Amino acid sequence: MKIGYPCINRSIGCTANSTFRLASYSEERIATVVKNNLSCLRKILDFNLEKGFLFFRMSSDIVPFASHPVCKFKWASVFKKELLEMGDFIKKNSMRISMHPDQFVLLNSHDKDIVSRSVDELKWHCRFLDSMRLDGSAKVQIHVGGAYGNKTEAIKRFIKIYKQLPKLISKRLVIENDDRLFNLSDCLSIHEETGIPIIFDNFHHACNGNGTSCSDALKRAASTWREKDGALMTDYSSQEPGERKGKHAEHIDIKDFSEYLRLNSSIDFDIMLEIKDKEKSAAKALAAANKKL
DNA sequence: AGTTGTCAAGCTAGT
DNA sequence: ACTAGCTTGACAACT
Repeated sequence: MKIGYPCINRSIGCTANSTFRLASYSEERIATVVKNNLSCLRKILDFNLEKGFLFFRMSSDIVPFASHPVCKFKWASVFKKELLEMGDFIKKNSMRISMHPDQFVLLNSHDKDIVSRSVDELKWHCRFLDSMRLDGSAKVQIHVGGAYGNKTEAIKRFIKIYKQLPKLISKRLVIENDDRLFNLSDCLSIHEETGIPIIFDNFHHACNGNGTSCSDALKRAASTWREKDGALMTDYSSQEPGERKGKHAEHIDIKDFSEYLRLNSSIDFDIMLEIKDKEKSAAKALAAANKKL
């Protein structure tokens, strides 16, 4: 089991997701920003190795505007050496990597331009992971998309587009159960048709799982991951006490987390902690997990 | 130096 | 009709 946190490290004093305004785009600007982002990413991975966090989500802002028409910057060739070195480090230390393109990626949109932009966005994410020579266990996660008033049709469109995706994307793409629209059973029906692995989010399942058990859901999600996909990836978060339903917690509740581990100890899975205080909660979670072993 | 409105992209649900 | 929220943070223009 590998444990980690997404995108941002609050301890080491640099960010790997620095960006800028589109209006101030220039080749010089993007070259500088990507260089700094990669250098910080490397520092974060060093930090993570030292602390034992072997799972990390790389920010989509690491190459700002990567899929925007304005961007002609050849990041993969300019930073080839750095990227390969990063990949070697990741592989040598058996780290797990994921990326999570944002809400604008909608493969099931009615609008073909939105679909086309979404595919472009997925492409660069996959190329980024390819540039580090990471295998198919490094994943790019998205949600199914919008419902557009008819979930059945929305699911059909997702399946249709998925089947047309290039191998570059399909070997990395996974779908996550969301908290309002497409729950685990929707994702499973897409999996049936496509073979796409399902990343399991316990909090979304609690919000939108028809009251079905978390452990059973986790097992079903795990069954969608093939050997080449690696272990089941999961997102873990919990409700911020006293706040709106669905709001992520600021700090991990280690008692709940330990219980979650105990209930699911029969499955091997990796955990991305979507908790606002990032590596602080990850350290507590890792300590709890190590105590179990 | 500190404050704050705004940032490429879209959808849903709640007001 | 409008906007918070989504992995949210941080850029950049303004005091």
